[in-house]
Amino acid sequence: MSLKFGMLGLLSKWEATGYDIKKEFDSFMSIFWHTHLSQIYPELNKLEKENLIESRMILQEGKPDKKLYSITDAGKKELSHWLEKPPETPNVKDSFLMQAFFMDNLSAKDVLFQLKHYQKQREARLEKLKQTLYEQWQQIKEKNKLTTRLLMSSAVLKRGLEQEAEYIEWCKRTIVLVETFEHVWDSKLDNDGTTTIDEVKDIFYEYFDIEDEESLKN
Amino acid sequence: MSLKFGMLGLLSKWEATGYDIKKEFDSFMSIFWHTHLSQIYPELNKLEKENLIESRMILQEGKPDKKLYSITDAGKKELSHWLEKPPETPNVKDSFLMQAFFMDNLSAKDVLFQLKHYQKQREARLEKLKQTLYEQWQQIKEKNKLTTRLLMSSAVLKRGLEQEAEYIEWCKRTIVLVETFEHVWDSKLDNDGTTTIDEVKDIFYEYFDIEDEESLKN
DNA sequence: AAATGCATGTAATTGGTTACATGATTTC
DNA sequence: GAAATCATGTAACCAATTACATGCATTT
Repeated sequence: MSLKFGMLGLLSKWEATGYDIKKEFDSFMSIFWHTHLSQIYPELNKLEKENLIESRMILQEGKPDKKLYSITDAGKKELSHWLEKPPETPNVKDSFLMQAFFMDNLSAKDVLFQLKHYQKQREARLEKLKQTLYEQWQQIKEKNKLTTRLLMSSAVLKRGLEQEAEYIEWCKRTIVLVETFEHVWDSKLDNDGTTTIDEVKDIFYEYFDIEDEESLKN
Repeated sequence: MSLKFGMLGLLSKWEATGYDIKKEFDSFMSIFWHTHLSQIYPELNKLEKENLIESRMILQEGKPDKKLYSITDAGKKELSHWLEKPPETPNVKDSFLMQAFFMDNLSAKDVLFQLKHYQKQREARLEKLKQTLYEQWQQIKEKNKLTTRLLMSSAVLKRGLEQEAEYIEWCKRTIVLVETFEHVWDSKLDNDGTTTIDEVKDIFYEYFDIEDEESLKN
């Protein structure tokens, strides 16, 4: 359902082609959604049939002709209605965390490799977003005005930046945690892969940012 | 693809029924995945046909009979292979952030309502996870040993707790941000919904945690 | 010569959600 | 008396991914 409103939302700001829409999803909107051209084009046709958007052909030279879409009044109404609806309960899907959850099946070496690999991927994402923040700020300065549009998109960008930064920090801390236990980890077969808590309590409390036993209860 | 490995992963620890698996997805694993019984049962049949899992019937009194599944050697191999594969590039889907991105179409009052509503949902999730952390800790203490299993699941739990806490903080800060501009927001029609940057630079820098212009460039 | 960008699509398949169907037992 | 728990499934539908298909212009 969200793709529909993502597209209507974009078309409520600018006229765009399917190709343009895809580029937005690949840049700024990658913070919260992703999609494929093969999903966008049929969806555009569907929305046009429902009279939520309309299109006109733009003939071009040297480039293929294109279909410019714009939102209709019915489309604007549909979008507003969605924006006013209570937000859906978040249903997370994070395949890396699922992998991590079962990584006790791997050697410490392999776990560290996976964590470092993933950290790099997140760092690449963060760099891309920082670039976007810089461009966003140039835009605000250039226009010398702050619109509600720029305010909300900045807030979303902030969330994206934060999320990446914190995931990276978690990777770093978890790498340290696994390294701390590396010697015990791989002697799994010898001692059943276990360590008594007295040995590890402090490390664990630090990792979890826990001060005392009592603070856990609420 | 992840559901398959989530199920294989679970069955690599314990024998379980489809119903048991669903309960895991609804509790701890809700940090990173969600699914439905109507997806689990066909998937179990598929995995059994592929000889990755096998089942035996348990006849019960007072309760319906059940099918207990366990992983096969082929299943364990398949799981290990997946765990060793380089993690997929994260493809986020966050319908609330999409909504937020287009909320300049709403009144400040409505935006605040949505942010507060969502904050509460995240707070509820956080409470549930804190409860899980407490239970997890009791488990470690009871057994008086830390297994690699408990180490990795704790790390994932930590990521879940963090993520919720930080989303809540973002909601709070964004509520303050919108409140700061509430008077300008709703006079949209009068002054085109704009404010010059000189008026807002400090507020923005604080929100973004930016010290100076230069630090933006990298 | 090969890859990328521009531009639009279809087809096949897999993944995910909602609704439907059953039925005993236990808890509120 | 109603709702929740235990337990397993099917059917219909919608969403998403991957592969296929075309073709010119520009960049590497």
